Amino acid sequence: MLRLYDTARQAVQPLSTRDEGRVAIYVCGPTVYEVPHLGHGRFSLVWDVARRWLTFTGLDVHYVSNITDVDDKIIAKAASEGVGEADVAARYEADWWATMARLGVARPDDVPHATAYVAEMVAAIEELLARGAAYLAPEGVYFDVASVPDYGLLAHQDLVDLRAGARVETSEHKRSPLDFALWKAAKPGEPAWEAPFGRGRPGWHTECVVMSLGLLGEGFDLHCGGLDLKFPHHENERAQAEALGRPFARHWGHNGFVMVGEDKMSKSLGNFTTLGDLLATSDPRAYRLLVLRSHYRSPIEVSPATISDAERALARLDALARRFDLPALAGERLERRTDHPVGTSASAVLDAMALQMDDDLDTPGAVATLFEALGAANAAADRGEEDLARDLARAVAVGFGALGLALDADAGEVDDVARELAAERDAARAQRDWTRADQLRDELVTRGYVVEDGPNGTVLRRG
RNA sequence: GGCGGCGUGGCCGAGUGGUUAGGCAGGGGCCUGCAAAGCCCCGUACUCCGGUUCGAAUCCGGACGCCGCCUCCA
Repeated sequence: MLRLYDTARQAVQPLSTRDEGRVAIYVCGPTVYEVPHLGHGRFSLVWDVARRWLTFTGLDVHYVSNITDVDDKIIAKAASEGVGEADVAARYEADWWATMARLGVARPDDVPHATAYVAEMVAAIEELLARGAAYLAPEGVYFDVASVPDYGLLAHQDLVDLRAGARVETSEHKRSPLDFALWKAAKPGEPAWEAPFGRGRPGWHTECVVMSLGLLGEGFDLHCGGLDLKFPHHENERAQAEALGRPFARHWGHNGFVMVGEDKMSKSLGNFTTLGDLLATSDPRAYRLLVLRSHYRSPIEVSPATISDAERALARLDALARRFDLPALAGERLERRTDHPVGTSASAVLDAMALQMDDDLDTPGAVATLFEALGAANAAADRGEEDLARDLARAVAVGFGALGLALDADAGEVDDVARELAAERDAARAQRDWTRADQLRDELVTRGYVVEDGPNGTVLRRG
């Protein structure tokens, strides 16, 4: 069973689930007003890996991640472009899924959209008002944080300390600077819905409570997202559920930031790299491998150097895949261990990997284990122990498949001219005409091929 | 001010009170006509200062440096 660091308890804890054999996970998704950057890629990859791992170990995972399609930023973007909010949201949501697909992030089981849950949100806000946990103000409805005794549970701070550092712009109508908007009264030209407490639109923190409880039910297992959502977003979700008297997430997970030099990558600092820019110049698997090679709670730095480092490591994996003709696992399909019967050596590798993964998702350890198996597979093959080699190689493919990283045995398109040149080279080599053979090799390299000598002569692949 | 975290060999990046993380790069060797791929060997690192201990990079205390959260943010 997976043991995972829980933000609320500040300790690694067994992920005890509400229902035997099943795991219900909610991951806070993007607000679709811009193209995604590396930080979005990280949280998507981290929790995609968690989902895959739980599935691999035999659990039935219900994975939900939302799209926030109504928000100040979407409204501002639409206004600046002179288009509708729905157009902006639709465009960036399409970009989001296209990018996720390239990263190999599997589609969630459910993708709730905020605009489709407004009625449920209105009902929740009414209930909060009725329970005295919210109050009306000219600019909308606020949540009264003082109504929740343990407000600050995730931040590990009480109201006094939180207030001491508060930088939030305060409204004269707020009872506390920490009170947050559940409902924002309609302004001219902005999207708005009817509600008993006035026309307007929902606040961000209300969406996720309503949608997570709506799709996963009370007391669902794991709620996760980037570390910057811990406070106030997740705290505020929790507070609302608490005030509604509805059991919320049993477990909280937060991933670390992507760093740029010494700073967190963020929109406000303007130091972000978009995923599109990264994927235009690198193998999409390189970012996944980079993410896997550091612990999910640690900060990571993504640079041309670390990306190319990962690409070279991928080349070794792909070489193994070609040598043993290994299948490309992962992608949209989530692998289960039971679907991949292997021999005793591979089993031992996967068992070792499981111990590491179950220990708070120790992906760096798991990757190290799989690379050791890679070396052992090649060594066994070099010694002529084919069965052992094949079994170990299979462990590598299955192990990385469980992490969502597909090996690529494809040599790429080899055209007829290249095939001809390779045949000529083999003929020259047979005649020990090394000068001619090397000329032909140079020619193939110039044409963009990697040339290797296999047991049956020249082996080509696209470089 | 409060809270959370970090400081590891050329680079990235794990981990454990005493024994090889792993990857990339580099050096040597095997293989090869030469390469490539693959295999074998090699670095003996853990911010600093105290303390605990037979023994600490790993535990405790302190110092220094750095990051994040307490508006929006993955």
